[in-house]
Amino acid sequence: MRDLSRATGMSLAGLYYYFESKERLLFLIQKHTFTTILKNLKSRLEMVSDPERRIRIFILNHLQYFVANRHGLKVLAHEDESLKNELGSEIADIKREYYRICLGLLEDFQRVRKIDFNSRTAVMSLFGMINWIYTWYSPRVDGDALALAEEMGTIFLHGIVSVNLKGRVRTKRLRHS
Amino acid sequence: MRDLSRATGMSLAGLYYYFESKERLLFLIQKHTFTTILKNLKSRLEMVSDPERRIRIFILNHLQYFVANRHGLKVLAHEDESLKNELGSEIADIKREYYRICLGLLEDFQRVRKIDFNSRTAVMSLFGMINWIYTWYSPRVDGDALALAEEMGTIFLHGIVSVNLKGRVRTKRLRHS
DNA sequence: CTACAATTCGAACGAACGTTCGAACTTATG
DNA sequence: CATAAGTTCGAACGTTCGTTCGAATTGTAG
Repeated sequence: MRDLSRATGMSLAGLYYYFESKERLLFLIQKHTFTTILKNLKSRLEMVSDPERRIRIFILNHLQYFVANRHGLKVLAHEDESLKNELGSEIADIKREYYRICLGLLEDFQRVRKIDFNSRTAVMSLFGMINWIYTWYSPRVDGDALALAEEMGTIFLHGIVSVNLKGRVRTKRLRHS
Repeated sequence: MRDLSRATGMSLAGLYYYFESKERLLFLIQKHTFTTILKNLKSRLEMVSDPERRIRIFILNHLQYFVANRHGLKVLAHEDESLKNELGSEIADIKREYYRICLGLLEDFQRVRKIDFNSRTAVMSLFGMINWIYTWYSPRVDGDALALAEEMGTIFLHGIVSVNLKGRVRTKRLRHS
């Protein structure tokens, strides 16, 4: 709270005039963030019906928000489970809806392509891929969200075996010793 | 430190007889953890030369340690970047070696299969998949590390499209509303 | 202008934290 | 047995943290 006070220029007591507690402030930030991501996603999904493209839209939507707000999301990730009781369960509800949507996208894909896989593991693997970027993403080296979304989308859908991005591939100079 | 004192039954001051500071204790825990994972990995890789199987061994080794020590690793993930200066950079060195090994495995695979992809993105995506389990893994619903490693290995190598685990697949009953 | 509400803040409170210190207790050595 | 070294702990220290309170300032309405 003292850091926030310094950063905003408002006194510590002033902050408490607007937010009744640190916990409630965190709640409002989390709710706003996850609601926004969810709203953007729903709006984009309305326009596309092909199952593969819908999965790619999910990934792109997620990565764009994460890349654009990566410093904030690093903090949110760190405070992920710190909300308790009603506040915490309201956030959990929003996340659950997000999870369900992703699960639905994968199961639609599964049905159309007539393939079989553990959908829970698949959703969680995908979440891992796209959430983890808060630990490593650097705009300089990793390109924009669109490029990343294409790479990750292809890895997730077809694996590294068949990855072949139309010319845009940058092979890194690193070689293991 | 007071929590540790309560959990171990040793007094707060007693802990400081063995560990000079909280930061140094965290350092020792991190160093022991990452060194162990790295040592196990190297030992297992010595026995296998096929690039695909080596990647699968990497995944299995990582998941087995994470599943066996998931409560501890949740804490480690939370304190991931809290070590500063020399202590922090010594840990960073170990992690970098781990990263390089994984990168090498992927590039060997790439060379043998004559395929092309952004290896940094691939490594980070894989790390995301296998590190993220500390947020969701439950032994009851998700099976053991071996089953998970096979699922994730296949997703990473071939994508969800061609996932087809020999009979062991459990399709979940969830359907999105 | 007056009067009242809305806003801002310095200063403090109590709790929690990392750490230290000296005294007490235990163990090993001769 | 005495002595010293190794081990344990209660109690306190200084600091940081979340929060509150009353006073001061600003904005608004009649």
